[in-house]
Amino acid sequence: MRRFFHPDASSLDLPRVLHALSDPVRLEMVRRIAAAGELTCGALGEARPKSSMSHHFRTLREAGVIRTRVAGAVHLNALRGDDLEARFPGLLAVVLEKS
Amino acid sequence: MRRFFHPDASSLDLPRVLHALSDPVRLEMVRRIAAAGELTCGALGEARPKSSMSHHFRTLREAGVIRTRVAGAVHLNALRGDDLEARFPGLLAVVLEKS
DNA sequence: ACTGATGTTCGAGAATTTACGAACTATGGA
DNA sequence: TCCATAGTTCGTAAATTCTCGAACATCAGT
Repeated sequence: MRRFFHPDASSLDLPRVLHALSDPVRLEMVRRIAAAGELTCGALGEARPKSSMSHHFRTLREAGVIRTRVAGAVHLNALRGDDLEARFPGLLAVVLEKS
Repeated sequence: MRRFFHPDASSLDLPRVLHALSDPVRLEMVRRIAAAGELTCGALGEARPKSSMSHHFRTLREAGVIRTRVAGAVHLNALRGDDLEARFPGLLAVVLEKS
């Protein structure tokens, strides 16, 4: 069973989180994950190669923006909404705002 | 008289703004500008070469985070608080929060 | 006009990030 | 066990970004 690194809530770093969110592809991923609650990698990777998507998932995961859990053969990704809200109140609302 | 490019409020781009804020040096610059209201470039550039600071000022300026006005021999930098708040409500509060 | 102070621009090198194919791992089902 | 599916990791090439020195421009004061 594969294991991923997830920073714990208290060590979330603002520049790192902002950088993770500053890529248009990742921003869109985050919005769709937020809207769906939980999404497999495949559900987001229609347009790009899997290895590219995997890179973006990793960036989001290691910044603490999403949490990835293994469910059988698929990986389910969810926003770390509570952790983000606790550490950077209001950030998620800004990012999820459809402008 | 030198003229700078400042994007107008309506064309502020979230990924671009987030990227501008995702650098620790620039994040600190923004916080100090916000605290002071308006600051010269020199007031922020004690530690790094002027050309490096100028690059960061430009990045912030062209993302629409700060506005630079020329006042005699110095450049005064201020946060574009109203524009940012209008376009991305709550973002500034998150960024200026001293965690 | 000369000088000092303030910043920008230019150019180049180093570091980081992005993108993507290929090989690999793990899981569930036939 | 064999096979297809899901996704990661590796290696590499291209694009961005960061950093900084050097040269340049502008302004204030003398």
